[in-house]
Amino acid sequence: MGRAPCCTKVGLHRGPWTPREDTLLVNYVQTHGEGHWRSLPNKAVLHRCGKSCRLRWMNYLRPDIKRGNISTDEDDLIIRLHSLLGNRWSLIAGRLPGRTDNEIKNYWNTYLSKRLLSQGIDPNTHKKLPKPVVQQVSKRKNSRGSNNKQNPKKAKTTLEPAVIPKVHLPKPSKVTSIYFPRNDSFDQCNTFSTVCSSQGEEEGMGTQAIQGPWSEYVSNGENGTGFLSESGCHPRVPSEDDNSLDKPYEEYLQLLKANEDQLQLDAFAESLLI
DNA sequence: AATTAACTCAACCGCTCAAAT
DNA sequence: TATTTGAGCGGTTGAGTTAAT
Repeated sequence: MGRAPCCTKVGLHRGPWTPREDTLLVNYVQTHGEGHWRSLPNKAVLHRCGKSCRLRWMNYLRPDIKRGNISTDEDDLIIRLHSLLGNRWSLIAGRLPGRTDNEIKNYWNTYLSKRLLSQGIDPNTHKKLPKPVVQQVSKRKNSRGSNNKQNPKKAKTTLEPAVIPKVHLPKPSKVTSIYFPRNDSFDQCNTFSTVCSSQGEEEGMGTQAIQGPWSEYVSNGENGTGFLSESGCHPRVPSEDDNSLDKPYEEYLQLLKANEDQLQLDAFAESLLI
């Protein structure tokens, strides 16, 4: 005898989430907290698999997600952590406040691993490659901002020196704070920063425009009845979030100092696993 | 302006493991 | 104790977007 069967997959909606679905999910989590994903679709009247709901929340709707450029500090930290932990993206993400495992995974696969290769470093082992492996650089990157007019087919396989890192620009959005009802599932953070309709500018968050689904919530009326505003989009209180990278980066710097001591690195890696 | 190629990233898939029964 | 499920994770895919030709 086990648990009750998982949600039937019959009639479930798949593919991209609509603003309405997002609203339902956010409203539900605001009220009941995270967790209980299996029962969530029924309670929230969402025709989605609970697993899909969880993923949507964790990777996109969660209000403490930080969106914007991944800084060079974060770059270094990701590379460093990857060398210690391998492809354990959730652990790596755990050391980068506001970043999701999916985001870091994507960032690694599309950019960082290639950058390492271009620098003659094996992205899996983080060791120098026997001979400089030259990264296959796409014509797009090669020719961007240059007058490279080579045949693209050739350019694709042309051996190139190190790639100039490009700026990573995830979809911009506003991030501010909001208090969620605390429950068992919010042990790790009871204060959330969240996308908010109108307060960003007031709180000095005006450098990022409202874009993407959030703008629909707050500006269009479909169901975006301004739920976030109504439900308590509190003024953003300057907090450690503002320096959210400080702590992990500090640890990272300490690691650098102790770089020669592999035992310390191992111990640090193990501490992350606990 | 149209076509092609490259790139991004949200979402899905399948697996593992702990917890529930 | 065995069985089954829920939750979480990493790998992969593919639609949409952007840039080059």
